[in-house]
Amino acid sequence: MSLFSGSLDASRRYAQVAVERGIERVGEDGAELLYEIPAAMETPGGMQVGERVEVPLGKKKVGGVVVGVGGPELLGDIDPLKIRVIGKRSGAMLPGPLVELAKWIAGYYVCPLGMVLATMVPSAVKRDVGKREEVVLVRGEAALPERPTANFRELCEKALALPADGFPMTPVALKIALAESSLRGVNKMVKLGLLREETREIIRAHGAAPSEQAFGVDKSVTLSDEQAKAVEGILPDLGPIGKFAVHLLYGVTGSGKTEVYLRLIRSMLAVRPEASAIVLVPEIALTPQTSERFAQRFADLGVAVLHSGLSASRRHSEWARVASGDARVVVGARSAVFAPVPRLGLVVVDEEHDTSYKQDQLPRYHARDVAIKRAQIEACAVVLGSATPSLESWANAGGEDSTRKDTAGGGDETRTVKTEGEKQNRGKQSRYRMWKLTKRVGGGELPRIRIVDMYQERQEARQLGLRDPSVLPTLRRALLGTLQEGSQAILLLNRRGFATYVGCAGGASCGWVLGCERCDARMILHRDAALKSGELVRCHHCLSECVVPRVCPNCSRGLVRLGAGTQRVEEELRPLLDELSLGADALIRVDRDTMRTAQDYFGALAKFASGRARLLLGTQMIAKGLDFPGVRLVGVVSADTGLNLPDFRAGERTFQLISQVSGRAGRADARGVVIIQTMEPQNPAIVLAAEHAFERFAATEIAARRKFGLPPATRMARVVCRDEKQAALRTRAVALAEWLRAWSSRHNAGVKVRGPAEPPVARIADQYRLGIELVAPRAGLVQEALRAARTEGLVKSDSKTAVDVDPVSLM
DNA sequence: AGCACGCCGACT
DNA sequence: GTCGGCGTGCTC
Repeated sequence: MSLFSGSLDASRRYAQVAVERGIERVGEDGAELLYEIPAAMETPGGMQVGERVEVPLGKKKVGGVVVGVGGPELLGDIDPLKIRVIGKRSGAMLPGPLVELAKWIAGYYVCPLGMVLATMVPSAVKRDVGKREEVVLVRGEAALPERPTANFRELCEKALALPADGFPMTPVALKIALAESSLRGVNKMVKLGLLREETREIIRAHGAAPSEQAFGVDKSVTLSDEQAKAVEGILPDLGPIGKFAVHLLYGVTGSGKTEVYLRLIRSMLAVRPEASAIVLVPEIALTPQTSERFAQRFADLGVAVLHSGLSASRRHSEWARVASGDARVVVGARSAVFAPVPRLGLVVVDEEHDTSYKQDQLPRYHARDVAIKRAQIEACAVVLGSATPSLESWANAGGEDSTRKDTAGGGDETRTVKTEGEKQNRGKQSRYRMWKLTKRVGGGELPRIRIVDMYQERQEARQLGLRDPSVLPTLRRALLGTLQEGSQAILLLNRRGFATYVGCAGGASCGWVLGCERCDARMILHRDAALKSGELVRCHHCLSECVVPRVCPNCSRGLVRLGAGTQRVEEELRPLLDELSLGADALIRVDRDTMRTAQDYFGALAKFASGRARLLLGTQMIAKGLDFPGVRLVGVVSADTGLNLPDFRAGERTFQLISQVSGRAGRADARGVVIIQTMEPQNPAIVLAAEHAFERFAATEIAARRKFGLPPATRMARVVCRDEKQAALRTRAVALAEWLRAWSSRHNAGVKVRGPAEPPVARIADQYRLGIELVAPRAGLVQEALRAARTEGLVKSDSKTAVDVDPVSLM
């Protein structure tokens, strides 16, 4: 025992560290690894929760974040001899609320805390990219020399007159402040001790700087009545003392949601000078168009823009600016929800329905839901904005009730009573408050949307002698007209490549289809990647490629290429542009194949905005948040691409996509036209989108979801098991499903377990997959079941099992 | 996630 | 007889 007396010293301090590894012990406090804090690290202010440190783990040094500090009471039953000492501080520090948020995410999404914290700190920050030491000047103690020259005396007096809070400053900055042409005078002051040199750490950023604009002034845009009502309604939650509240800003495309965000942010920053705002936008919508609007408005308060095109050092410096409070407005995609602002005053989630807010890798968080939780932790307001809110948000905002009044029939009332004890302005109690913007600003009208039946039009096309076209006569005529009159058009086809189906011309009599060898999926033909010796096909799942055989390997007949993608449409439209004597530049194709980098994408949009390009053809990349006043026509080449996916949200997605792309038409003075080609002209998702009838769509869809026990009426989680051996996979998946079923009935928890069942793509890169779905009335039950299974060792967050709480895609 | 420990097939 | 396959379990 005496041997241990040193280790049991009551004065020793310990830190619980969540290491950046997939350590399994999930959830509960105290599950993290314990390390000793060396006395040297206790000196200035002590070790804080949220500090990132390097610790020894096995034979390696790993990063981790301190999630708890204390004395020997933390030891519990750990052998004190196993405790090792923290290596060093890494410099980065997460504010307390972010650590709390990380704990919630780890619990909610059933994943290790260390993983969550690891994703909160950008890798550029972890690696200290761009960190430099810089010489700066502070005021020295020495007095002026006995007999300075007149010039030097004047210079010294000027330097003394500079405001004290300007220091420390770099020699160059001082030179400029003193209006000197060289550093000579400054250096002399240093030499004489009037100024003293110090070094400080800075982050030198390379690569493009976020746009630095002149100081922005709020343009005196007059708000519409609806906008003003929303701003006034939300304002009381913004300060001077922040309050947790969720607001849903439901506004049709072009109704000026962004202006509402800008006003709210400005008001919050004015009454809470210590707080910052975070604006989340879908990654693809993070264009210069969006970011400059924020950068201009808030240039006086500092704007940080976080997007994927940033260099590592720039990312690091932006993070540091945000953490220091130098940038009080943060605009960014999904991960910006983790911006380390010192104090949060408002979060805006624009296009809150967008599926890119869901991370498809561990930790599988949804940035909108994380934003709401963060706002709750930091006691501030969230504004969710969309023209087509997710049905989850719509239900939480009581959207059903506002519609039910004018539709016959009722349905059972099963809505959850709100949890945050706060008076609502309407009869039914909702978790969120809703603000509607039903009119476009400037009195613009929503575009007229016409549905075209593809069966009918294909007949007509044949009579016109067009060979199996994708753009059918009505759309073709409209396109010609639009381009002839000098206007611009957007064509959407949410499918990449040239053809999605390469198979034997013999059809059913042979049945051969070109599929991927390593996946249960068809190969996609890409003509732009064609080889001299043949055509190239690519698997969109495992990215493998191969050459298309000349004839069917089965029966030697010819091959057919079906299922047109964007590339095929481009090829089809090129001759049309020639007819109109438009150059090759007139058409830009925007999809993942042509837009390799963010710069490509921004460049393409700039070219279209300038009017040099007349026709924008692309996948959903072109559907989001762009505003081009010259666009008169929007065409949807096939509205059916997402409609028949085996996903209960297929209709919702289709509705959103059509609404979104339609919103690109006629945003200025002239009314736009939208033409939608579909094989299912009666499908409610398409018909209601064409009528701009979101509320009716939501009402019918939610009723259907309730009937079938699907979200938002219930909560869902998915477990996907993977294995290269089919039999072993099935055994494991069946065992897990059975165990979960048994757990549910044992605990009478009402968790329904479905499966295991094969997902639409049952094998990817030689890994077979089986999915298990858990559905319950409340999210907590689903997580309890998953945590129990994890404790039992049936679920591990390794490459063989993926847990997805609130999945947005069932693929 | 790494990296060790540990129990079954083809080699010097 | 060993070298090495990757299944299982631990890391404070």
